[in-house]
Amino acid sequence: MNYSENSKDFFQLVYQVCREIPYGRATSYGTIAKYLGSGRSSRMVGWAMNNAHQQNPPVPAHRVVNRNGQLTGKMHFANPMEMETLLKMEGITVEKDQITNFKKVFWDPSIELDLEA
DNA sequence: CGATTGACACCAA
DNA sequence: ATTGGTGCCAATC
Repeated sequence: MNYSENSKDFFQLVYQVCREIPYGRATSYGTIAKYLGSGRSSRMVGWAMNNAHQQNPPVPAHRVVNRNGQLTGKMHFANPMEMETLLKMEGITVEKDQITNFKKVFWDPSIELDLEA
């Protein structure tokens, strides 16, 4: 598929960025929103995630958390506990639904995302 | 078309 | 530091 269809939908853009999140990393809604140029439209990112489950390929929404590194959307997963499990499985420390080493696993698309020049 | 919602973020008290 | 309220943008009812 043409990845150049970035002007398709705001959602698709969010999904793509989420899929680009490397293993063992996580980012926040605001960061993604900002990367997309929306800045404070962090809510839209979460809104987009609502459909993430019906996207194909599926979006690793478990790597997307709020600015606090808190798993706010884990309840939206088929199995809430799966979100924590996935994060822990990737080496991310999760305690009380919050990423303790969020600062370490934090991933910034505008920095580490290589869009193949 | 108008009002409400939403997996957030930021500012003020 | 913690809690509460407001702001943003788009989608859904």
